[in-house]
Amino acid sequence: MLTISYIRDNRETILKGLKIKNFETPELIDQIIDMDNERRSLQVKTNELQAKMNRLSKEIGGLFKSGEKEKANQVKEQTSAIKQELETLEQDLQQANSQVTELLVQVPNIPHPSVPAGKSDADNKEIRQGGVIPQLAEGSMPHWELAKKYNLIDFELGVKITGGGFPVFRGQGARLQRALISWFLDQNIKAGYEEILPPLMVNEASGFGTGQLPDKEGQMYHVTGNNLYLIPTAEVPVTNIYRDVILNAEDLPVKNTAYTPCFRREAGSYGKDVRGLNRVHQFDKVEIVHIEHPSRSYEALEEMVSHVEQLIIKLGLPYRIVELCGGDLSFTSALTYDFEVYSAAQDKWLEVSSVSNFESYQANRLKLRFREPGEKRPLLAHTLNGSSLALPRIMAALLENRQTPEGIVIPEVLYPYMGPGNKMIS
RNA sequence: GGAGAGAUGCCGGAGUGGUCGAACGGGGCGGUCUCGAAAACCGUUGUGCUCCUUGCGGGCACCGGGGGUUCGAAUCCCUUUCUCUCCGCCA
Repeated sequence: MLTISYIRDNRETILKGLKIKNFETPELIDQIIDMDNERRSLQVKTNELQAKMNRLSKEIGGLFKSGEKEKANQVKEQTSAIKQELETLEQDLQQANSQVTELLVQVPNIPHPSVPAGKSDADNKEIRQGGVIPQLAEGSMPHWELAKKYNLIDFELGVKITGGGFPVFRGQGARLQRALISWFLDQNIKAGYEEILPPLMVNEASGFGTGQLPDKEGQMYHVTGNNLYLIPTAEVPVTNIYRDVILNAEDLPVKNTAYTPCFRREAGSYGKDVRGLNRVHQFDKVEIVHIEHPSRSYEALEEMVSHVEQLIIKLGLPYRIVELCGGDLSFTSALTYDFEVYSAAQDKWLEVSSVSNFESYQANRLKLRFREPGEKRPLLAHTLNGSSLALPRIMAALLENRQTPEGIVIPEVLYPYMGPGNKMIS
């Protein structure tokens, strides 16, 4: 969330930014500012009274010590009225505080100045394209048919043991999945990321820290018996490692990568797009997370973009990178680049990665800060993350684009992970 | 699952009702000494909110979380989470 002091000092900038994001409720901002003014005046009153109370208590203590019991009791009598007044004041203050936060979490992040205005993904700005769209031979199939033909993924079996959207990978399909995960991780480690294998369930505080709670509660699977949530992305547990942490400036940047399964309820998604691997409830993903100095976070974003781009290039997939317009930008992001790969048999661009700079929006929720030499107080760090990469659609595109009448041709970079003699699935 | 113990500052660890925001030790930072370093010595060392006369200024809050008792709580009571030990179960 945005800091209250930033809102107080930058009302106009914020309203302008929110407009780009199609978040047109200036009343909310003014409501926050009003509420905060009230909160502060309550705080002043409360603090003054508390100070008075502290003085009296000290006085009573001193009187008792020196044996002046009667005098002490006299002072004591004064306190009861103050105490009552304090009680209501403290309650009001507490309420004001939680009201301010309640409003504050409703305000999305402010887009970076470069973010184009727009309503939907149709208004996103294409940055560049790469790779070659393959010409498929006669009789080529979409990935769900290929998966069946070569016994790589069994969607019906997943329905039996769990439900729709929980595919079962098997044989060379499972092997290819594992190969991709290992290769992604190895590439990330080579690029300086520390590998993390985090818990797959998180508590409420973590869900709040990265912004899934309270707004997107319905997107996560909730384990009610223990009040835990299945992670929708590794971003949640990994970023929360740094919740309530004050780093030293020389610790920055922090670069973490993690492979995890991801669980998403995808409530409200029906229809054509859910076919095969296009949208599932459980999927594998390798994630990269940066914690950066504010002055460097946009360089880091570019760095992450070219890293992810290299992965896609090495897999030989046709791709494009788009900068999300204001309307398509997520609640917490200031700037996001989406990566899409072209899946030839479906004749469709599939999103496989989303790389975002959250600036200090998450960090403020997380209380993730760093000590800047010469600064009296710790400053909020910037957080960024991206997929490198989301497996299902990569798998879909690989199967579809690399199919031949003889079988599916494995990308060369995966040979070492596929075992000897496995240059093709047939 | 049963029984018990505990949670204090960057770390260790004291503190069982009144100058305790917190002893002591370690670490960090600054300094003295030194050609330099070590040692020794001296000083300093949390976070948040807030006010104004924006000052090496003041107030308030914070000793796992929440609530209570009291003029006054790190200290007493309740509750919750977590950690540790023993027993049971178990990959």
